[in-house]
Amino acid sequence: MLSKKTKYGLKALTYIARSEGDSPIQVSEIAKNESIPQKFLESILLTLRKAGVLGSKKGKHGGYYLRNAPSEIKMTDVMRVLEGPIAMVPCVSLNYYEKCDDCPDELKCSVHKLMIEVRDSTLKVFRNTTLQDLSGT
Amino acid sequence: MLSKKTKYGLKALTYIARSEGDSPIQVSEIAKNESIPQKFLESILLTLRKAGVLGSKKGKHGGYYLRNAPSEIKMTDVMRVLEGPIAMVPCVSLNYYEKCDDCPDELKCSVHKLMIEVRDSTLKVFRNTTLQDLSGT
DNA sequence: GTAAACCCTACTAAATTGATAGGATTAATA
DNA sequence: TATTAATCCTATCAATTTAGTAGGGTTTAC
Repeated sequence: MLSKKTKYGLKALTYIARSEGDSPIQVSEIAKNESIPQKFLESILLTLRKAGVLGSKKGKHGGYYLRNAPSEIKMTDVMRVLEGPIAMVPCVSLNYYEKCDDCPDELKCSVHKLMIEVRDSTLKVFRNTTLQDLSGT
Repeated sequence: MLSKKTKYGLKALTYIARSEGDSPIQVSEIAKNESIPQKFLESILLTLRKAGVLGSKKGKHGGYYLRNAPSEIKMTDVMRVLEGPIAMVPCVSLNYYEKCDDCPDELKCSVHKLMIEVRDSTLKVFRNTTLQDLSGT
C-alpha cells in the first residue's frame, strides 16, 4: 500500500507544478485545496526540501517551490524520498541492498527472482514518468 | 515492502512444487528446510488451503499438496491471497476498488494516473509468472 | 489407542503510520 | 521596530499492522 505521506506528497508536488509562477506556494493553500491535514503536510514538504526536491522561502509571503523544472523531476527520486526503497525486498534493492538472513543462496531463491522482475517493471514506470506527466502537460 | 507472510508463503509453495511426488509435504519439513517458524508457516499454509491453492491431508503422514500443476498456478492468484490487493491504492484496484474520500475527480488525480501504470506493469509480471517459473522448471 | 499430523482461536510485543501539539525561527511590511 | 505570517523543528500519541507464540482440538495411520 502507498502511504498517505507519499500520496499527499505527490499531490502537493503536482499542485506546486501546476501553480508555478513567480512566488512560492504556501502549505496552507495546498492543504486547503487538496484536503490534506496541514501539519502533516508541513512535515512532508520539509522532507522533500531536505531531499533537494523543493526549495523554500521563510517568513511572510514565503512558501515552497520546485528546485527543477517539472520535466526534470523523475518519479524514481520522488518515490525513494517519500516511500523509501522501490524494491519489495531488501535483497533486490539497488540503493538499499541487504542480504536476507534466512536465504543461503540468493540466485536459487524463487522470491528473489520474482521480485527482481517486479522491481524492474516498476522502475521502468518511475524512470519514464516525471512531475510534468503527473501535472498533465 | 513484501510481508514475511508472503515471502514465506512463496518459498513454501516453491518447496512443495519442487518436491511433488505421490505423498503430501509436511509443514515441519518445509519449516526446517526453509528456516521458517513452524507455527507461523502453519497459519500461512492454512490460508493458502482455504483459498484453494493447496490441498491438505490430515493425520499421520498427512501434509500439503498443490491443487493444480505448478504451470497453472499464477502469481496474480497467489499474491492476492497472501499479500492482498496488487494495486498500491484502492482507487485503482481491480478487485478491491474503493473511492478516495479526499479526491473529487479520479480522472484528474495525478496519483491515480501514476498508480494505474504501476498496477498494470506489476500485473503483467504476475500474470506471466507461474509457480513453475519460480521453482525453476 | 497412541502418535503424528493438520486445524483453529486467541493473545502479544514491536514497529509503523498518520497524525497532533507547541512552540522557535525567519522575513516582509506597516 | 513591532507585528504578522510563514517555515522549521521536536516530541508525543492512538490506531493499526506485523510477526509471531501459546495451547490446545481434531483426524488418521498404524
